[in-house]
Amino acid sequence: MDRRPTIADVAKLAGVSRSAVSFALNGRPGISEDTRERILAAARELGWQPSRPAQALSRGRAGALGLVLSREPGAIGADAFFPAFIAGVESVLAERGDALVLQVTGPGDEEAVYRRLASDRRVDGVLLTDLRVDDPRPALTTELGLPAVVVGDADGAHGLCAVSLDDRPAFAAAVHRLADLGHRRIAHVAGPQEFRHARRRRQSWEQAMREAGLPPGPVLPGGFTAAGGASATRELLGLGPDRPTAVVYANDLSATAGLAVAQQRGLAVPGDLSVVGYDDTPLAAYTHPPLASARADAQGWGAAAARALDEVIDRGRADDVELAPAELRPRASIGPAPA
Amino acid sequence: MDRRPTIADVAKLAGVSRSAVSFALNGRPGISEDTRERILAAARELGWQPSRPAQALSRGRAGALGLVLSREPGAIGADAFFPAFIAGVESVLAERGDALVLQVTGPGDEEAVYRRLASDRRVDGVLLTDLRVDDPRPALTTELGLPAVVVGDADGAHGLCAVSLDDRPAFAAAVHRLADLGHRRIAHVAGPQEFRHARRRRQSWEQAMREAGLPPGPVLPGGFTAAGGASATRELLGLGPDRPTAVVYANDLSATAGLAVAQQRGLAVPGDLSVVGYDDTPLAAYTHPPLASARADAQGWGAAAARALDEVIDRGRADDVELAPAELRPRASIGPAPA
DNA sequence: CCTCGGCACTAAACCGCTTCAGTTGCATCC
DNA sequence: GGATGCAACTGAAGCGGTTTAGTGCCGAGG
Repeated sequence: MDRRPTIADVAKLAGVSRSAVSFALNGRPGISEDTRERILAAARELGWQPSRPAQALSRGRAGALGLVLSREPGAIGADAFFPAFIAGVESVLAERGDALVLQVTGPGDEEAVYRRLASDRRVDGVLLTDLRVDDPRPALTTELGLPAVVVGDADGAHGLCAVSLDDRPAFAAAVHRLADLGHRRIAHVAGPQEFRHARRRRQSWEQAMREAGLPPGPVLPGGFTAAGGASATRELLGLGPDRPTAVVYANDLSATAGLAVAQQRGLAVPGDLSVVGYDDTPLAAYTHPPLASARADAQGWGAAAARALDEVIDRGRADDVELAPAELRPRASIGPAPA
Repeated sequence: MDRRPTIADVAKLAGVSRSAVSFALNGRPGISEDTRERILAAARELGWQPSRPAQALSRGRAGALGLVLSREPGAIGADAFFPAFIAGVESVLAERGDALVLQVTGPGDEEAVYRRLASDRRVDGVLLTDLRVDDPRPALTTELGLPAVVVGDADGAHGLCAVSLDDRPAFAAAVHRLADLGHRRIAHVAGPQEFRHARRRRQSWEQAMREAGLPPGPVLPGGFTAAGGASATRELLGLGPDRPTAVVYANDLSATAGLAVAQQRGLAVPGDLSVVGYDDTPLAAYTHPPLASARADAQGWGAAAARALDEVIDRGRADDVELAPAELRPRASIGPAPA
């Protein structure tokens, strides 16, 4: 008995037909309560679970969602967002025993990956993250008839359902707080501007600056990386007497690196320079000084995205979802502007 | 024409039987070069790809590997290892168009997840990571007939193929370097000792201490977390005049938090305290001071594990793999012992 | 008493691919 | 010139489920 049990074994053991087993398993009517229990008992006894490939084939439904990560292999570990996001997706899928299929790819063959995913029938839909400006993927998935949901705001979603989370309140809170503390020159170290979320964070910062009646300070590219954050900070600190007294970074990684650069230069944080990150990584509360940051519920985001995608798959469409906005976690890296 | 093309459509277009298409696709003999090309052209024209569920069903092979992450949802983002590891796994799978199926679960229902995975037929094998002491999973997968590979050393692998990476050289290098710099009291902030890799890192540190002729200093639990690293460090620094002059942490997260605690106390790093991490996270080179750490090739590890698991699936077994050991990246957080 | 409807269940087709056992046509060999 | 062999292909069964179209039985209604 090397072979795993099939539905036929269960049927034989329970003394019914294969279809009866299928009906019982899927809670269909037309099976008496007695029989249903006998069948389920038989299944339990044999340790039988329906074969997913077989189910997928006959139902025309893979029972899996796809997530394509297209990043440089090196940068892949830098992001605390994805693990939490994925955990959220899983929390929804796990209920139904569905799975998440992950594909990691370079930016180059992204399109091919989606095409394969679409004709492969391995997933029922995909989550689109890290949307870029002029991202071809929304149109592509539509063309391919592959259900998709955009993780991020509706701009550029091309009519797809978008599950978004507003980061403006967090940037507004940070900038206003800094303004209240007397800062007038507040810089931004931005993420790669080909990404919509990076661009949006930058815009959120700009808008907050305008609201606070401050001239938008210098914006430097930080690439979401530690190296980028460090070199942007070096440049900012080299600006002379008019250098910014506060920097709002696009993420914690570049912010933490910036923090270190400032300290390496002998500057006190927040005495000489205030610093704000974004993401509220596990480390943020434990840097020296603790890094003010913004907390977005990545896990909730994943769960919401998975639910939305489910709905798109089932009903063809779903309403956009707006999650609770990111919240500023003020910490000691923010202080009064230097005199 | 809403329906996606099937092998029958390709066969019709190419004017051959369905089996011919299958043969051509899978590079089997018995199809002339001409016909093969005609078939492939037809497939290309229709944009046809074989349905994975159908292939899986008839081949009895899912064409997917499973990875179960059982972590607290909160801790999930803290680890830079997994994203890189997963990228490595993918690099192997992508060649064949195979996929990685991810399951995230709490430690509680781990066993159920593996049981389901085994009878589900959704994956052909699983990668076992984060092995614990007395981990039930190796025995469980063996019992279930689910091919598996242990990511980590062979201890506790229960006869399964293990893909390991020696961290001893890195700890030895760190401790010896510290010893050479005059440090005599070197502490260790350990990871959760129920994990074999955490335990092993601790042992590596101990062994290195013995080799250096030093009495193993205090060992405190750091839980691989920032909070744990911070509180362990606070405790170490409270030990009075005999407090350690150097701390070797089990990972970068706790080390970075420890660094911050020391600085918060007004201690200079490395002037008053030397600090070493492990993992060489993207941030390590950009902290203040840059954090000495040990670099393990997580991506290569993932790739090797995937290849080993493939072999186990195909041939029933595979030889253990020993990867290039982790290497110390000495950085400015290490310095001469205080006078 | 006969028919009718509905419940509980079965038989068989079907999902899309792989694969094994043939079948055909053609060159080869004695 | 008939057996032999081989390359190139076809037909049909099978993978393990789901689903549709029945079938048999029983109680109710006229």
